[in-house]
Amino acid sequence: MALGTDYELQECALARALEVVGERWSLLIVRDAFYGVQRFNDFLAHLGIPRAVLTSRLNALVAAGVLRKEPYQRAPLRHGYLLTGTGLELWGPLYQLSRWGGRHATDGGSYHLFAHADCGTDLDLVGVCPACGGGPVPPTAVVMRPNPARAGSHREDPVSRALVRPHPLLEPIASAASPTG
Amino acid sequence: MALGTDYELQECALARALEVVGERWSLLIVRDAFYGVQRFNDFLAHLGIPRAVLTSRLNALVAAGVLRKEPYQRAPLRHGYLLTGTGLELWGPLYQLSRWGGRHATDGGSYHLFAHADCGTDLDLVGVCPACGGGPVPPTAVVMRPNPARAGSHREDPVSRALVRPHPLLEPIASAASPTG
DNA sequence: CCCATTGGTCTGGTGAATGAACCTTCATCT
DNA sequence: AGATGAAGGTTCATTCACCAGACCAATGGG
Repeated sequence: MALGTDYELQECALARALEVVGERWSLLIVRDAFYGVQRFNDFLAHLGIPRAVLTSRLNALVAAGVLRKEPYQRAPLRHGYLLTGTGLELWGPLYQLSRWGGRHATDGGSYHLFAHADCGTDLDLVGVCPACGGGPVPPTAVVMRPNPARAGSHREDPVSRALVRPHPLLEPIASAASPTG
Repeated sequence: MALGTDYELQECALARALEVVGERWSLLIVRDAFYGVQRFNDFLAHLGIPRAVLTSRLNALVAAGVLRKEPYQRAPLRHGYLLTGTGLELWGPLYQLSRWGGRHATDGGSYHLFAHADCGTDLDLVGVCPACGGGPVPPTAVVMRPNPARAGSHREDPVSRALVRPHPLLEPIASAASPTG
């Protein structure tokens, strides 16, 4: 990572992880990727991040093996950014940190709720389905929806508009999805 | 948080969490607090962080309710920084992110291993004791030790020296512990 | 009195984040 | 053909946070 963004001295796996996803915006980009955001302009509009920073972060995440570039059209060549296997394994930490934020850093609780797609039951604190048991539910089997206890989103970007209704994680969203309006 | 360190637009609990623990060094400070580091100078030496930044981060974490100041002597008044209940609940996300780093961002695997104090069994990926089952093991019942598959630490600060042997999480470390040499 | 310990604050320099403007490729409209 | 617009960037000046190191304050010990 660039100067000032690493933790050389730290002999600790957490420091290594933060060198990959600990920079400003990085984890929010990964979160959006779980939401199904794939295209540069969708990340841009949904995150409100400077273009140059988004370019830099996406390249870094690709270099780190968290995201990969996947062409979705040629002429002109365009590609989306998708989670790799390594990236998908960030679901656990990301979900838990989100839940922590909902409990302790948010007025009015979480903005979104996450349920097991197979049975519709909301996940517990560590991402396990209380009805089905077993290990943590993989992100491919999770459906997110807005928390009805909160007022709806006031935002007008394509991603925010798509997320007002239930949405399976990793399913392509916004520009990449059907352009119904 | 200071200008440029928040994510106002994001209607997302993860963004709220990152406004609290997403700045550079913040999560490493919390990690050290789990290790039992309590004193300013111990954080300073173990993290290799600029003093002004450490002051700023500790104050922010206290203001956010993640840490609290606890006097340990008067004349001159001195206090340590301890995890609050809110801070203790960061154990889950922190442990999972650390495990992810050990698997995907570290050559040679994790630097430390974490076991259930009651039975000595290493925790699984989500922080549950495979032998005892049930929910995630609380940090008060976790013992950390260096990973024997790795060369020992080359560092000479008091915290690093203390962590070469098994150590229960949250037990005061370094200057605050017995000054045995 | 001088010095060490602890926990800071202050200052100047540097690199990163920011917002806005600009660029390139190609498809489509007229 | 030329204008227009979408997608995905790059370049630039400014601002801000991070950094290292010097300095400061309260107290206790030799």
